[in-house]
Amino acid sequence: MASWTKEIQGREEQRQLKGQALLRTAARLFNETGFHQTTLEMLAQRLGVTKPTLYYYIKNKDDILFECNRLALMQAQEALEKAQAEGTTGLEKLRVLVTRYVHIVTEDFGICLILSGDQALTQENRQALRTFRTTLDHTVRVMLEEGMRDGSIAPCNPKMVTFALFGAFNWIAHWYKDDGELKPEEIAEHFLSLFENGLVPRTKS
Amino acid sequence: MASWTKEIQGREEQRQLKGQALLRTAARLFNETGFHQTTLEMLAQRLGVTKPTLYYYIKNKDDILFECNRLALMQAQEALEKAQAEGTTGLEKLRVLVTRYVHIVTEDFGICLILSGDQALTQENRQALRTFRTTLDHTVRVMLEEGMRDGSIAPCNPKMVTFALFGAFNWIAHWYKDDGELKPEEIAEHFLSLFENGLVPRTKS
DNA sequence: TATACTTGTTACTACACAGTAACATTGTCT
DNA sequence: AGACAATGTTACTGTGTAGTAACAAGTATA
Repeated sequence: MASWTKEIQGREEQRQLKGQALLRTAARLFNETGFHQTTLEMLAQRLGVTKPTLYYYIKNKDDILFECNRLALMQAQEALEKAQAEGTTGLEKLRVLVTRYVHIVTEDFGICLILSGDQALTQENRQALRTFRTTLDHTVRVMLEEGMRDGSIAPCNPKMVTFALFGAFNWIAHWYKDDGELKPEEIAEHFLSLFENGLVPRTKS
Repeated sequence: MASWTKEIQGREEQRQLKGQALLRTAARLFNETGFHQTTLEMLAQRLGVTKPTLYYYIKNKDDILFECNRLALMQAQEALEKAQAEGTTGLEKLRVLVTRYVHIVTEDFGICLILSGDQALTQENRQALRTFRTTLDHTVRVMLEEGMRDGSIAPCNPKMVTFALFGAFNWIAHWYKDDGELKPEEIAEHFLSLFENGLVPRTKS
């Protein structure tokens, strides 16, 4: 047995670790090469195994992409809950959410979620993930509305602003480089500053 | 000869019209179904022709995607030049650019450009389009810098803001529906208002 | 140490689909 | 009319790759 993962451990544990390694590697590969360009042979090779072995851990190729997307959306879900819990005003909640969200979209699964797009998913899988996406979207809108009520956010069209926010933040997955100068925290700060203050100079208050 | 396109005309003209119809239809199909999921058979069927006929107008499948992308980038190029010519301050140039850009990313080729991503393009084709993309990016940065100098734009990190802007605007391609309530002009206005003023309420000047 | 389960391999099948060859029809120009 | 080019069709080839069958070896447990 080639040792995919580092040390000796219980069987069930070993299996789980291998499953995770498979998904991580797959996500990386998808992000480098694209889902359709990535063959299971490539994935197997990078894991140091042969193709049929993969099927011991996964149902099929589509399932890999599905799992990667699901994992990313779970992380987003968590970020959402944390934001709801920690923030007081609408704007503060948004700040918390956004700061964590940047970490998600600069990480393997998050990048995969965004770059692959849902075109690649099967009908059922797409449907299965739809709930996550819509609640994510909906919650941000609610945060904005809350902010408008509590005065932390200026009057705006929440639907529109949500689109703009997700656009800007999701797009990070397209240009972010792990070895680049920009760290996720800095990106979050710059983006927040822009969205909070706007481009037009503010008169001293 | 099945009449792809409406009326009787000169041969060369007819040929060009068919070429355009092919690309348009292809772009629509790619946007609905995804590049890899779209077969040439599907494209041929929608055009009311058989598959081999397509090869009379195009080199291969990759070439179709390349042309769609190229056309969209050409439009962006034009928008850029118009903005440079019409705007006076940095902010005004940005306004002009952005307003036109929304039209591009809500139209078949523009949507195709963004949804397909460059993963699907061949190495050479991707390289061939890189110039367009980089000048687009670069020009926006220059506009921002100009705006900072002329005072129309508050101090900011141009690189970062460019990313945020392209993110928000490119993302429109993901959610825009031609038959929806929102018209491109309204989207442009809302987005501009957000990016200019920011989310935090401004004190009356 | 025998037995059964887990994990992996080699060798293969199935199939979708891009691209081509050879043939048919229509239109244009002298 | 006759010739030649443009446009299209039917029938086929080739290839890449997802997924499977059958077999092998390692590992835990009685």
